[in-house]
Amino acid sequence: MVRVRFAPSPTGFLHIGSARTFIFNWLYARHNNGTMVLRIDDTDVDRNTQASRDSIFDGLKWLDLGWDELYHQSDRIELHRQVAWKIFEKGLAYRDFTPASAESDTKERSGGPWLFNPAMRELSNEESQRRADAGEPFVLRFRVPRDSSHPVEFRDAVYGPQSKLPADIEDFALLRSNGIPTYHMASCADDIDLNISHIIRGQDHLTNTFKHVLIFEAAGAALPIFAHLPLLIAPDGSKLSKRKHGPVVSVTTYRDAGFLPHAFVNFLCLLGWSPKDNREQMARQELTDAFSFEGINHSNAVVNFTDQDPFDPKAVWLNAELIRTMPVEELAKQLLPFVPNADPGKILQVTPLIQERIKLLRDVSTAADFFFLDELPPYDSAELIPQKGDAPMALAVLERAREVLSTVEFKHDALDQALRAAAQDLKIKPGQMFQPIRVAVCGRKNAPPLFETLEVLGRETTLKRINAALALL
RNA sequence: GGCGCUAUCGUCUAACGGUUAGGACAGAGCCCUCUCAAGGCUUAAAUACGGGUUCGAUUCCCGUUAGCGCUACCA
Repeated sequence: MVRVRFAPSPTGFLHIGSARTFIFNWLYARHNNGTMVLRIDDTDVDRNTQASRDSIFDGLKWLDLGWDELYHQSDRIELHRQVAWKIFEKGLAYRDFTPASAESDTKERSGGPWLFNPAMRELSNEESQRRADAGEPFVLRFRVPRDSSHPVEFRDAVYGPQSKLPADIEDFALLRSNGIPTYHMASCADDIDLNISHIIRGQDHLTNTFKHVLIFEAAGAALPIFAHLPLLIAPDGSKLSKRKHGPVVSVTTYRDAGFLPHAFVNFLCLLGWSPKDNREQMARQELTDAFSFEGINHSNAVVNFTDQDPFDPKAVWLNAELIRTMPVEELAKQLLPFVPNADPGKILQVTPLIQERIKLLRDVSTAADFFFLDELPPYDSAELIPQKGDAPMALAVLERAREVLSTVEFKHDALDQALRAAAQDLKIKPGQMFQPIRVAVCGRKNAPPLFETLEVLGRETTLKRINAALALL
């Protein structure tokens, strides 16, 4: 039975790297008909915030993938303590009474890493108990074997066999002096208790895993499968951080810019994983079917953003493709929040005209603004002058257009015929006829096709705007 | 410093010893066209470096270099 977990700590907003870890866990669970556990790792009480909790849930809900079980680590501290003390009773952990303030001095490294404080590690049971009874604070440390040259080993499902000498692992803490379990302790105790079968997480935990293997073994638990994921990094090779890279690393930034959840999911899947058959645009089910650890590669992936553009071009392309291929009604619905105060019926009319012209949902506000405005914002009257034409030509075109458009039926074919005929009368090219009209009604040169646009705008608005344009000439 | 992981076009990636090193995005050009898009076609662009092993290395081994991670009573 496959049971995976995603275990964010609520100390910041939902990071896109975390989102990817969540997605890969989800895909693995669904691929194997397993269970997806969401566990909030909130043992660091000082750093947790409600805002962060909200950000994580908002982000995960937006991804629209869901989860099967939810736990809060802070509810389970007693369990973690029990496991820690069980390890202590086996003699595999000891009390370290070194005050936190004195530690930095002791740990001054001279060449190698700090491993342990011999005085504390070798403290007799009686002495240890006596000082604890006297109320002296201590941290509980794991007693990493020092008499053995056998490496700690595990097989990573992505990176293959891993091993590390005990001599390179320090006596890490299990319980802090305030009695709260450390991340390593809480995480392992929960993974054991929740019967997690596969731990899929960022590669930043790869070397931590040796400690976890030690804890699992000390607790007498079977090892889960570990699968580590390459990290997401910035174009300069540094790791993504809020301080350095700003909102580009937050899931909500993508949501607010008008990414479709699935486009975002699809994009993230392509960073560090490949179906190996050249597919890129993949539906949720295709991703689920194709997902495997074999497809995960070993090197970090760059999220290709710049100062000018916060979004990776491939993410934008994926989003644009999805927008283009989705049903008009569905797109219109998605567009709703990006056109405040607009009539939904109007949006539905406009949607087909902009469907293949927008890349992000928010683009609707610039691509279709003139449909929703009562009055056009000011534009340069020079724009009204057609290619290879002059002001008198623009004037003639608009005057003629006013005439034609006051009687013609406002339907695509009729408009097409009437306006082309008018161009012929004026002995100008169709394009020269259309451009002044387009600028007059849209307020700019680049816009959706003219006849469809006029049809949506209607006779009244069209004539009003042509008159306004005429006044400019 | 120690330990670990990694290294193919600008970016994401494919090629599990033999390919003209493939695809995608972004870029350039052309076509289509009422503008903008969309679409079609074409094009430029990579195996970090040095040693091995092998008839033959992108691929296996070693070294160098570079990047990243861990080295907390953070997660």
